[in-house]
Amino acid sequence: MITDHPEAKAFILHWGEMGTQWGVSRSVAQVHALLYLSDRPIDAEAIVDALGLARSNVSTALKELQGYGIVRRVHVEGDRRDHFVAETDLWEMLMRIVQERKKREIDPTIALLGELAERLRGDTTAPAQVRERVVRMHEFIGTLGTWYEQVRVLPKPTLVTLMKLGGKVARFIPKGKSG
Amino acid sequence: MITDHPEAKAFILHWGEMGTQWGVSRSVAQVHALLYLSDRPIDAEAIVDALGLARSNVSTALKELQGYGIVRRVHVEGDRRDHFVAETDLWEMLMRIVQERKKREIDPTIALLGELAERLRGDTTAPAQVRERVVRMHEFIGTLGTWYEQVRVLPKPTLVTLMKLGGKVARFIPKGKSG
DNA sequence: ACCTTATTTCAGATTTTACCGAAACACCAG
DNA sequence: CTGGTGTTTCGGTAAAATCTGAAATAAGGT
Repeated sequence: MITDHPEAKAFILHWGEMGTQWGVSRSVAQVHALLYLSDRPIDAEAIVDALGLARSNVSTALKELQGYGIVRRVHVEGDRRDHFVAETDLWEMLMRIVQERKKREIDPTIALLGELAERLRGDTTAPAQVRERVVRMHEFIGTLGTWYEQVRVLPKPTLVTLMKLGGKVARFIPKGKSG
Repeated sequence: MITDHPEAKAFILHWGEMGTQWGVSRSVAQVHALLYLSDRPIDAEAIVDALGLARSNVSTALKELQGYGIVRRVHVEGDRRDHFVAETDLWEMLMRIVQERKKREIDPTIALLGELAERLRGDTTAPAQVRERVVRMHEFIGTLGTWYEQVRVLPKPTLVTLMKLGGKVARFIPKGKSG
């Protein structure tokens, strides 16, 4: 069992703590870490044994991870039980997590800000800077969202190149261009 | 008072909820939202009145926000009380938040992964894929961190241009270049 | 159809976290 | 020293998130 190895165990525990700091429950993050470290599909019962969680909790965690699209169910020959594997391509994993969080939290926020900005246009009693700053926040988050939508569809090699370029990308931008 | 305006109030409440989903307490996020919407420095007592929070809670929230570097204390003429203002440049704000979270959570994670990877090099009993995946995760997060450190020091106009370019940046990257 | 095994659901228990309010302490200016 | 202001600490409490265990449901095999 993977959790017999102290390093693997440490990884899983740390990953769990990370999760709590980023809005994912400890269990979910731990299950993900375990699957990430495994080279073969694992069934729910084995996850229970490895992590010491309740069966129902594992079920919920798996559902959540599948919702993020970073874990999927696979069939294993000669076994009736469902087995699960994690996405091992870390770019893919990151993109999917960001994608889902954008959908769940950012998009509704943009919608709300848009609505507030609209209402403020007709509200003469509201302080000018309130209107202005709500609008600015709306535009800012919108820009980030649009940027992400464009970047995420780039071919992975391009993405890797861009990342490795780091700040040097700036060199290749023609001066004066902005759209 | 800013919170008299329904749109401002809605903004503050939503911002508070957003906070809870991203690992910041509701109070901290609300105080930040209030300061962001204000065009003048606000003292702690006024924040208490506006948001209905305990004085001690506001004090803690302000400290936290100053820790992120997105709120600072200012002196107001003829008033002995401390007043506070929020960063209104959203780029600056985002960069500082990311910077701080990197420092608090990512950097320690990289350190731990590095340590685990090192230990795994000498552990012949550990499954090969465990070693490999811990190493890959270490490298991946390290790459992201390095990328961020480089991007954050770019001049703001450059940053804005890059953002607006979106996926089009890819066009300007010479083929075959990678470092 | 029936028995077996797998999975999900959900009410309640547990744990964690956030928050309040009061008290203690620190600071400064008059 | 005194009064105003600010921070910190901390016990108590409330709220929220998390997890459990049992019961319900679904699926599989014979």
